[in-house]
Amino acid sequence: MSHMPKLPTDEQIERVRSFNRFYTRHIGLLNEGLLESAFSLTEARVLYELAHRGPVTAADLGRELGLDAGYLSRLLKRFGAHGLTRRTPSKDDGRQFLLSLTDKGLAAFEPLNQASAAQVATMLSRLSAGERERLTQAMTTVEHLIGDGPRPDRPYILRPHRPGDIGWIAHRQGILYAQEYGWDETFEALVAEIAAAFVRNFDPARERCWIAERDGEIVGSVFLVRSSDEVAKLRLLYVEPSARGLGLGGRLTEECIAFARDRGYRTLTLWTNDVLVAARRIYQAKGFRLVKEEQHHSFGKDLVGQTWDLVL
Amino acid sequence: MSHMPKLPTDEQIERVRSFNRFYTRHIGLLNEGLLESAFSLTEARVLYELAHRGPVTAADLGRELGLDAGYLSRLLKRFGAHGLTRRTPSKDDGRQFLLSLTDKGLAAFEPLNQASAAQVATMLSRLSAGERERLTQAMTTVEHLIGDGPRPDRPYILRPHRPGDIGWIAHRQGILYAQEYGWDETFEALVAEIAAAFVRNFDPARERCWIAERDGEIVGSVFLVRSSDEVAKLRLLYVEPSARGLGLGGRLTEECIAFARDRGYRTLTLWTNDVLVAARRIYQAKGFRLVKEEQHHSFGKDLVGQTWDLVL
DNA sequence: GGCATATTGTTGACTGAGTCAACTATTTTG
DNA sequence: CAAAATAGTTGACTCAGTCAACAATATGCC
Repeated sequence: MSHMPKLPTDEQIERVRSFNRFYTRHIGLLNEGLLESAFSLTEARVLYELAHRGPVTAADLGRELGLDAGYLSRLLKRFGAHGLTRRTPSKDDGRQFLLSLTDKGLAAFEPLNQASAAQVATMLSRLSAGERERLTQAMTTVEHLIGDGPRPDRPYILRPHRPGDIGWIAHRQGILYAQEYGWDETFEALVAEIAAAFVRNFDPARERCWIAERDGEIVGSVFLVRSSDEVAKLRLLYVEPSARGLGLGGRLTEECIAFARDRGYRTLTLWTNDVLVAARRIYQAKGFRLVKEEQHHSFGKDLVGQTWDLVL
Repeated sequence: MSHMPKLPTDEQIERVRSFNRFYTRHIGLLNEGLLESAFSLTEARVLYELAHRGPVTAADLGRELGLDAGYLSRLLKRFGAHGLTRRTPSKDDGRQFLLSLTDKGLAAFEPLNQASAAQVATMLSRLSAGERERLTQAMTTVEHLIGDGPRPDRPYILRPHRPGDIGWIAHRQGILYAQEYGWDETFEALVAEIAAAFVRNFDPARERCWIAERDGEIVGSVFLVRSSDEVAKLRLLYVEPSARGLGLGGRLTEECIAFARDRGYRTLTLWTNDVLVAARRIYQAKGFRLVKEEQHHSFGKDLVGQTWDLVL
């Protein structure tokens, strides 16, 4: 199984281009909706940024919105002349001015903002609740994947499980391990069984699931299940590739340890495979000790299973 | 459980607007990439349409791309003067002209087309294979949900299962039945178990799964499993709301019946619940007979389970 | 058939949006 | 401290699109 990134297929490229054409057109339609307002699309974008990002310099604004400095300069002069914006010289840098909206500017922006929100609301109201959920989810995914990596200002949150989660987790782990390690679909089946058993026998007092979510997108999860009164088991730890490097795996493991301690378990145990190097590092760092290893043939591969224990 | 569509939440509206801002910026960046070419973005869009949609009238072109008729007229005149396009009077309508690219026009378009594809390929090559898959998938979802309904020229295809499918099916059914009927997460667990058992014990000679896919998006599925040498069982039939009304449910059922007959089963049986009216209609239409009903409490609801049989 | 109305495509006059290069004032870097 | 980079401004320009008016043709309706 190669880890080399393969070239994008022509079909994928065509799919993305088709989407670009589609959305170019869609944005064109959105702009028409704002036509009756006193502001152009670009002016509206500038007002939006000023309203939401507080004092910024003109250069930042231009970079953020991809605008020409000269064009922006004139636009801002116009805003200033109409009393919509205020500029205060920067203390740090004698060349810069900090821009912000005046009350009048805010008042001018508000109807625009409302109209834009109303327009989006109209579009959304044609969809069912579930479709809306999928739409925003899909948009988030596109934004994450196209945008330049996870921006620091979007932290993940941990929440308990709800309908749809366990299927999603099986789906993602099934695809992920098939891609990264060439495991076959029986691995996905195993994940589905474990997660289903968790839901079916769920004992809230002694068990828990943590779903890590970033911008509505699931980026990781872990399950803690009761094995006996004394022993708890950590299962199905996983972190999305897009969220790796944030310490999320460690965080999820810590949550499990803290919960297990709190509920009076004496041992926390887990089963993993030696090929999962990143996971092993996390367990070691949190104090787990390798207690057993055995060869097995699963998921279409010869693997070495490992049991790790932590005395609480 | 209400079926009334609820209003979109502020959070959803904000998510969509944020995506619109993001993609406006993204498209702006794409355009800059084409700056060195001899054509503007609009010209490139027109060329693209001409190259891919064959002969069209100017009015159609304008509608498709959202362009002003006057502007388009001049643009086309320019193309004609440079020998890029050909216009032949329409036979049906004396006012219209059919536009198409000349060889020279095609030759002029090709490098543009290549550059655009290369630009997208560069962006995609930064992603892993799985991320690319998710990206195109998410774009498809956005396009379906925002676009005006499923266009007739995008048929579904049926394919066998592969890694990621059974988790996805549990995920979607879990969410769908929670929304539509208020069933709790134990239903999703049941789906996951059934699908997992299918994968684990899969006998290709006597069992099969059909996944209906449209533009790379799963829109329905069904499983046929061996119950005994004589009896096959149809399980987990489901159709996405966005694909309802295409007769997909009926088609999937027919596939099961045909396969069961072919493999020498004598009876095809299935279990469902009386609240699932749409499914019942399909089973009745295909000749299934209700053979048993029983009350049960599952998925957090009081339900009436039904067993339907079809003699093959 | 005939008239009102709509549609296709064209043109002139115009504006809005953005580009480009040159410039000053300031800050950063080697 | 000199050279290079950055923030912001301005003049001259182009490109993209709008608007209104118009001729030619097509469609609906009595």
